[in-house]
Amino acid sequence: MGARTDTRQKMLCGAIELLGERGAAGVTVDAVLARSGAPRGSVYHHFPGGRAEIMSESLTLAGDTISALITAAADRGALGVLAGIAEFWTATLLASDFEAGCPVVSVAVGGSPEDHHLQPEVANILHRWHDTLTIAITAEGVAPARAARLATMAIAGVEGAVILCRVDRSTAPLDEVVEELRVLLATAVDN
Amino acid sequence: MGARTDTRQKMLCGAIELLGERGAAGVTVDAVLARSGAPRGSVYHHFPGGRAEIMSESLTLAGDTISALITAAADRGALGVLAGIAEFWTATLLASDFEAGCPVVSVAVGGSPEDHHLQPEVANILHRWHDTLTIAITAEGVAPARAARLATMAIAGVEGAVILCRVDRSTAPLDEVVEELRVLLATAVDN
DNA sequence: GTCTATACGAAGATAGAC
DNA sequence: GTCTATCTTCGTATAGAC
Repeated sequence: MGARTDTRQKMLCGAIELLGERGAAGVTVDAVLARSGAPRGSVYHHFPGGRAEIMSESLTLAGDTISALITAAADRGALGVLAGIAEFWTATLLASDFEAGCPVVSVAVGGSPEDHHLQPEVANILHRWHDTLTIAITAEGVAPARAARLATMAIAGVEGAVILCRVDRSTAPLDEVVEELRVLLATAVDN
Repeated sequence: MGARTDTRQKMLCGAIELLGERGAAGVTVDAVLARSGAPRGSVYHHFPGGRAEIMSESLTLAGDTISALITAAADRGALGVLAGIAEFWTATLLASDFEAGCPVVSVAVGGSPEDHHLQPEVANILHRWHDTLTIAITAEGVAPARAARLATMAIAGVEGAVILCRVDRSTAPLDEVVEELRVLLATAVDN
């Protein structure tokens, strides 16, 4: 599997940006081209499956990117993962002037009929995040069942907070949620 | 200010359902008609502003409905509100076979250009929920600043959990999040 | 690999008959 | 109040030139 062309990568990155900013419905072929600056003729050359293939590959790439982030931060323990995710979203929200949201959530929420085939991959991605987080929390000495619940709480809280941040055009909701998650995690570790 | 016609109400309810199930982009005029069984000719009769007016009114109605739910449950204290919200979403998710999500979140996430004018109303709705929750938590003896943070955590957690429930086709994520929110609230009240 | 041109369908909106 | 065209725009996809 040789290196993929630059154009292809640019298109996928553009698609991920659009996914976060405008939701699944906002990822039109034209928008991807405009965003990435890729030439028209490249679409069906690089993605024979058309829009469906662009959606599927960009979703996978987005999921892998954040999975890598979580896994890398796991070295610093459960609190490290939390800090890592918070840093990532704070930077992403600020850099986009609060236009960007989570691309995976966008697909999960915008359940249009033509993007329905992406649901299994969304579930896959979220389960991977959950598993990694659960392991990190368990390593702190929390019982597995409780750790799994805390992992669910953390993912739901952070994803919900990112939505609130966009609406408020402020990183405050994320800061507050992370702070409360830290408190919750601390009490769980002490037991 | 007389009573509004049945057709108008049916269309708005259909629009709210579509908003939760397919996101903002899924609320097309045709889909609203099909869902509500309303006649074609009714669209611009009841909603001179066309789709934009349907979106705006259905969003407001959805926000008010959930606001009323929260306010009503506030009599039972902060835990009562949490229980009330949990019951509502559990019932909604099950009744829709996990197709329905939060209509307000759908608008917040699916930021298409043509629905951009709805952002202020989304912020309004979420702030109303937040204020009501903050008051309920403060009434339990929690300091105002902490109560506001807990309210943010609760809204973010529940909205995030609803997304996870849809993806997993299970109410388990919501149950887990509500359980952890209860724990968090309990420790906050004790201090 | 990239371009233009075009076919096809879906969606919003309007006009005019009933 | 409701219906049937019809117009326009947009989005996906394909064909064929360069």
